[in-house]
Amino acid sequence: MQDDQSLSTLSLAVLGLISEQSRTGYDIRKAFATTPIGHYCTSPGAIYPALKRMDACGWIVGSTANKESLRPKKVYALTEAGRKKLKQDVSQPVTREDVMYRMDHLLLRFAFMGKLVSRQKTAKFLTGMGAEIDSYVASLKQFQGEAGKQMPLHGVLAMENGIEGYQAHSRWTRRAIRSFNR
Amino acid sequence: MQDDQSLSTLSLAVLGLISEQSRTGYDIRKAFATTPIGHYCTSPGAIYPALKRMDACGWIVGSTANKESLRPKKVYALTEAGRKKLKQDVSQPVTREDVMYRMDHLLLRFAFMGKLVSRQKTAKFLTGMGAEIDSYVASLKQFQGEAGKQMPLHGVLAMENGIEGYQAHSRWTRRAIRSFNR
DNA sequence: AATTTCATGTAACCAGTTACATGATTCA
DNA sequence: TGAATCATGTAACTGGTTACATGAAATT
Repeated sequence: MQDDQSLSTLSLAVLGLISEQSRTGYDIRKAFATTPIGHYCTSPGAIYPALKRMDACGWIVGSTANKESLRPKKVYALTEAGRKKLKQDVSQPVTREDVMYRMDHLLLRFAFMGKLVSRQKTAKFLTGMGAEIDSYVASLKQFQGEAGKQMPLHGVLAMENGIEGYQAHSRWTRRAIRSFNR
Repeated sequence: MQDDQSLSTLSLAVLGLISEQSRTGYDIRKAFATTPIGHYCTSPGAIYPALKRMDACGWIVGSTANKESLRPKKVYALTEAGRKKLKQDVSQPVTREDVMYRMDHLLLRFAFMGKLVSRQKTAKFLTGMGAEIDSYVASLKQFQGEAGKQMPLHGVLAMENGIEGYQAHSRWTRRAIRSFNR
C-alpha cells in the first residue's frame, strides 16, 4: 500500500471508522458485522493485516492496553497523516470509472466526509457525482438504443436494471444536495 | 478454481459470453470494453489466465487457428461440462448475501440465464431475488429506525441511498417477472 | 511510413479468503 | 461448568492488477 495510491474499499472503511473514534480490530469487525457499512470481510485475516499496513504507513497508531496480558488489546487512533490521507482520498473528483464500478466506494467516501470537508465541498462532491451518473445513464441509454434491438430479452432487462439503479442514485444525489444547501 | 466452488464474477462473465458464442480472449476483452457487461478488467493479465483455468477445468476448449503462425488465434467454445457448470451456477437459490454484496453477480446470472433455464425457472429466480431484496430492505429500515437517530447526517443519507437503490431493484424485479409471465 | 487494431501472453506483486490457533472474560 | 463473547493473530492460497513483451494485419 503506497502512500500515493487510493485506498482500497476495505482500507477506506477501516480508516473511516477509526476517524470517527479510536477502535480495536475487534470493534471494526463488529461494526462490519452489525451495521450496513460495506459488509465485506468480517474475517480477522483481512482486518488485522490491513491495520498493520496502515500502521506501517503512519496513518494510525496502536496503543496497547493490558501490556502484561498474553493477548494485549490494541486500540488504534487516527494520526494527523491518516486524517490527511483520508481527507485527500474522499476529496478526489468523481470520475466516470468511480460511477461505473466503484459506487460502494463512492458512498463510503461520502459517508466519512462529514468531519473532514466543508458543507460546500460535500455539496460539490454530490454535484459531481450526480453529473457523472447522469452522463453515464445517458451513455447507457444510447447503447440501449443502438444495440438493444438485437439483444435478447434477458440482456435488455439487465440493462434496464442497471439504468434504473443509477437513476435512483441520481435522484438521491439531488435530494442530498438540497439537504446540504438547506 | 475448484469444480464445486461458485464462479467468480469475472469467470461468470467470461463463461457466459462464451456460452452465447465461441470467442477468443480478445473478443472477450472487446466485449468488456465496449458493452456495459461487468466492465472490470479489460486487461489481458486477468482474462487469459482465467481462460486457461477454465480450459483446465474442462468447461471450455480452445481450438487453435493459424497453427503455423507465431501468435495463433485461440477460439474458445463451451463444453457440455461448462454448460452444466454455468447452468448450475446461475440456478443457485438467491441468498441474502447475494443481495447484500453480489448484486452485480446476480444480474450477470440473470443475463446469461436465457438459453440455460426455462422461463418458469427464471421467473422463480426473480421472485426469490425480489423476496430477498424486500426482506433486506426491511432490515435496513429497521436499522434505520433504531440507530438512525444517533447517526450523523452523512450516515443517514448514505443509508437512504442504499435503501433507495435496493427499492429500485425490487421494482425492476416485479416488472421483469411480469414480462416473463406475459 | 506510421498508426491503429487485432491478438496472445508472462511476471511480480498484493489484497482478500479460508482455515487454523490461542486464550481471557462474562454470563447463564 | 460450559457456552458465548471478547480479542488477536498467522499461513497457505488464489485471483486480479499493473506493467511488460511481442508481432501481424489493416488502415490512414
